[in-house]
Amino acid sequence: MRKQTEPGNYNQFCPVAMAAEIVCSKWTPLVLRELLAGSARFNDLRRGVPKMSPTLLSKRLKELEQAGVISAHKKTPGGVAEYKLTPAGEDLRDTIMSLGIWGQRWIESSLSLKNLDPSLLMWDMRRNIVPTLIPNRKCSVQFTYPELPANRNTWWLVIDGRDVDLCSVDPGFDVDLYVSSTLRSMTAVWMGHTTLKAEIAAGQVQLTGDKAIARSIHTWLGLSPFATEKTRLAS
Amino acid sequence: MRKQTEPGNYNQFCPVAMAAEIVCSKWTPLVLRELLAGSARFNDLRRGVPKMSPTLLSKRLKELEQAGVISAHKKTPGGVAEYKLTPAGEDLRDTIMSLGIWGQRWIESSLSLKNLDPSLLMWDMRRNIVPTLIPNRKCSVQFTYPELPANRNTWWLVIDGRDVDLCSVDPGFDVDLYVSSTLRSMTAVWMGHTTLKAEIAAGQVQLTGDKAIARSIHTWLGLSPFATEKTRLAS
DNA sequence: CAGTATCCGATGCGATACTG
DNA sequence: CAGTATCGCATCGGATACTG
Repeated sequence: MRKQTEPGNYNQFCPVAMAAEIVCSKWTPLVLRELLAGSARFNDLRRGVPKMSPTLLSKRLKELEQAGVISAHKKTPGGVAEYKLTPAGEDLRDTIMSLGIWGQRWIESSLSLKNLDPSLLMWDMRRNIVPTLIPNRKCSVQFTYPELPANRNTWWLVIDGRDVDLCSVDPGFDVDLYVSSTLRSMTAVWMGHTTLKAEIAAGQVQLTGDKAIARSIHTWLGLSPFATEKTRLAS
Repeated sequence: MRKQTEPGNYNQFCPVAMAAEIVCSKWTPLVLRELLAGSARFNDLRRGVPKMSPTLLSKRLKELEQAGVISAHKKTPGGVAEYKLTPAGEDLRDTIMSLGIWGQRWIESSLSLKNLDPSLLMWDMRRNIVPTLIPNRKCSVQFTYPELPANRNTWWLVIDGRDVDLCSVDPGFDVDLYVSSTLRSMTAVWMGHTTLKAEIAAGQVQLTGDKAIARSIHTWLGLSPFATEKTRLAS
């Protein structure tokens, strides 16, 4: 017997219902966020949604392709798929941004800061580094979160021209700038809940190494796309 | 033992993730749509999401209240609750609209029109009637969908001043205008995929009764909030 | 690296019935 | 009318291991 109501289907003609079936299934807004941010390959997407199982990510990508939101393009047969947003997918940018802006405005920062994740933070930060604003064309910045277990508390950003690489194991380059911080403070800075300057003054963030790179960090260390949106919560 | 990952929780600090937890659980976008459209009472909300079980609606309303999106207000103790959007909830209007606009732009109308529901259509239409544009201050309009089973194929809109009532059983008033249509055509008109004029010309919609009311129907019969948004699908 | 296959458990949700 | 209580199933999705 055929099922009457397919799961996840609202069976309403209203465009909100039709769109929600595609956009609002579990994890999908986050996958879309990652696609909109520019990730195109499977494991890049995974880094943006690390708690999602690969099985489910695979399923969601197929669904989004089926819905016409993305297209999976293989350069060579049997090669690696690149997931690109179609025009319809690109047109979801405002919708997803609207969701994030609302979250930034109305959700207590203390709630967000319960969900700390250094690798996710570093992955997000990597994407917004502005290499052209760093005094050196090539340089290496080491981030350390001393309170975390030793095997997961250090990351390196390796900048070379326009490229920014994130490493979780020491790539071996000379480090130009050392950043040491509590994870909570660095996350709060990234989200725009506080400023680097304030956290440095409070002793929550320390910079050591190249003075020029350190001095300009507030220019080249990009923040979250939502960082400029002010909270509307009564404080 | 406490569960590590609460269901529906992404545990990501990103505002998109935090917002999606609140806004994108199952049925929630539709409940919000109904609240934004002005429904405030439990059974009015149910009419907008008829396929949702009352248990789940009740649960969602509590969650939305907990999240600060709505407030449940009882005029008298033990009386009827009115669910009102808070400022945070009202601020979701653009987000939900954005979702609907995207759906209207990018989802095949043939897909939406697989999900016909006369009571939902009438409920939506009722809300957008513009009484002041009807020649008579008081009048009654009967809608019939002849292809449907006899016990569910007729509705009455009873207009009295600023009030518009929807009845699924004959309220007994003299009918000023009779509208007879296929359900598909009337839904397509409501959604803006075609026009009343075209459907009348094609014999899909018939109007009989008061000439003045019939002539002005395209003014007082409001359409879906998304009807003016043009499709972006290649046709 | 880029996914897929399989398994299984939790839980979300629907159906129904009930109460103030 | 406005919900709540209970039940049981389906399904969703997590974990793990595997393959080209």
